Amino acid sequence: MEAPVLPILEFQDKIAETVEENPVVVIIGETGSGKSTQLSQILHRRGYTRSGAIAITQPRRVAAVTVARRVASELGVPLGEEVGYAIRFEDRTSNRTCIKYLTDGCLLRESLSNPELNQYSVIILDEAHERSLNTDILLGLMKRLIKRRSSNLKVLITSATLDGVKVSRFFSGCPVLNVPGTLFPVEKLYSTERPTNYVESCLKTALDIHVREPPGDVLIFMTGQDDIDKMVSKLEERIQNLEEGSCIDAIVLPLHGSLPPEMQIRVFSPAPPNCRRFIVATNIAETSLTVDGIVYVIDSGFVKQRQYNPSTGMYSLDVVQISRVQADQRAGRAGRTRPGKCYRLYPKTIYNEEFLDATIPEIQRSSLAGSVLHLKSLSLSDIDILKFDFLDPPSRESLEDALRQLYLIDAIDENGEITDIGKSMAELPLEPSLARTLLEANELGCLSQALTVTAMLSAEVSIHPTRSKNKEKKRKQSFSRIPDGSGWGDHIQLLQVFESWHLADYDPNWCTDNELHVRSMKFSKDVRKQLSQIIQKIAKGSTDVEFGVRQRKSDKDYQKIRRALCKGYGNQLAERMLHHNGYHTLGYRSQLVQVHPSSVLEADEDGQLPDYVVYHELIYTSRPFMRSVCAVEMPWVQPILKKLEKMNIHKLR
DNA sequence: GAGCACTGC
Repeated sequence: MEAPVLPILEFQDKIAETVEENPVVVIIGETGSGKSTQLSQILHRRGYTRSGAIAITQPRRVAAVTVARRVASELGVPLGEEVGYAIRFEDRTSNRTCIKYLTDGCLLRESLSNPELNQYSVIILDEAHERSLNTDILLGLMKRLIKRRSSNLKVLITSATLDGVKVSRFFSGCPVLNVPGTLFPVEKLYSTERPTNYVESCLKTALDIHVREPPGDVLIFMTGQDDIDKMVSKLEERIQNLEEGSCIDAIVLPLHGSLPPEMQIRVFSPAPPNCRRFIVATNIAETSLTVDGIVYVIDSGFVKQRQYNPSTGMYSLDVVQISRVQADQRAGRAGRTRPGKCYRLYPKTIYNEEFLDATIPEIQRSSLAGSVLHLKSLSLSDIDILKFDFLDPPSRESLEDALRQLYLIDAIDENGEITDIGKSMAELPLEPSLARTLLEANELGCLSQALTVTAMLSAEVSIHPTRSKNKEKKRKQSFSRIPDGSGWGDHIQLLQVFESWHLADYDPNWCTDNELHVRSMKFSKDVRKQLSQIIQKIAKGSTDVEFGVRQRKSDKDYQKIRRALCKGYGNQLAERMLHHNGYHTLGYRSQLVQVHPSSVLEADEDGQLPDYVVYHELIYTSRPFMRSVCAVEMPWVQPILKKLEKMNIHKLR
């Protein structure tokens, strides 16, 4: 079948000319413009691959793979030769590769060993309007690079209509090219007021569409799993109650991230004849997954967003209003196959006056310890981290928070200079506290255990509370099959769980039997392997990454690994308060917190929790909680408190 | 005694 002519091809001369004359060009490519597959080919045809390769970044792994596959087939070459891709755990490139798709995280990692990115003649930051943390860091690095690199680097940035000018201004007024897309028009219908109950309002709108509108699938954007489940069952019930033969059949499908893959795939099979599909989805359907056949969109106007507060060190997950960019992206989902309609459950004045232009970029909503460490390790001597040129700078508070954290775990010294430890930490694809734990564990001789714990934590393996708490456990020990951390806490439990899986020969059924997600367990195994390889390369002296399950028998109290964790989480310590089981965090901003009820940390005979713990994260839900905690000992904590006293933020940049 | 949107190295 002949592929339709993509709009972007009509502009290829203009694009090539502009790139020739300018180091940086912003491309505003609407959905369906073909920018992701064509920009690289246009520049390839114009000879840009003679002096180096073309890198095209994507914020998501699947996108990098599918787009690379597509381009290879369009050029009629086998994937991995001239056209390839690189994502974590998978490098399908060769020395002949001249068009390389990769995740933004991968390009950032390449910049560690090659800060000038000399192998590339062109770097295209695709989907930059999504403003992922990694893309934002890359934008800042690109701005430096075009000034510094002696060879003729070309940078292209694709953006959305609403912030193209902003990106251009960031790159000293570089040209902005518009490439139209192939979307059909979408009619926007606003509510006259904000509904008091948006689940009910979604439900009513969905039924109205079903009864009144011609066939076509409906996509409903909601905030989370709970609301989706509620909506699905209510909608099914109401449709059943409709008069027989009054309208076509309907099926209702949920769609969110924690759904098992086989359930997610269901949305990709088209509706049977004479049947309308209702897809009730989270944000996942906004950019990550594209559902075909959608003609109607119902937009609640809300999204659930994780945010980091640098003044408390705490994360929270809040329901917030979407931005105009997001609202337009959601509406666009109705116009992929024919003209569609978008029902916005908010008045037009709210869209115009209350919604932000664009979503607050991730860089302003995350802890920046990892990113700051990365920038420090590029050892570009002129970098003052507080003056680094970001498209949207994070707050000073957030950067200072990152510097303090890095200092407390020995990644930078009291003058803000990166240390040898810090350099090694940056090599590890882990958040700084886990990287520090791993290095310390290698010194203490418990590397294998630390590899397991850090891999399990970075794969976010969640363990369901299967019985085994206090009373039941005392009644019958053999009842609980899943390890419980021996009272030391959640890190040790993760370690024991992985070791049990190892002893079960990594049988996937073992995971299912114990209510563990096979996907995340496998992921943690891959991470562990990757970490072992990296640490064997960077660590001097002996490294023992092999399992020592038997040898560990003498180490019943997990002294060494807990000690390593205490060092790594030097910035995430808490001390129990007298006479009760509340804690206050130890640091430059003390917070009152509690152990999350999901924790397996155990109290002693007197009902007292350990005096000192480290925590993986602070999360504010109904109250401030420490999630994933591990018991540590006072003597290990003392030196960190000493360091805290000495800290002077004014010297730390 | 609580409950989690989505990505990525």
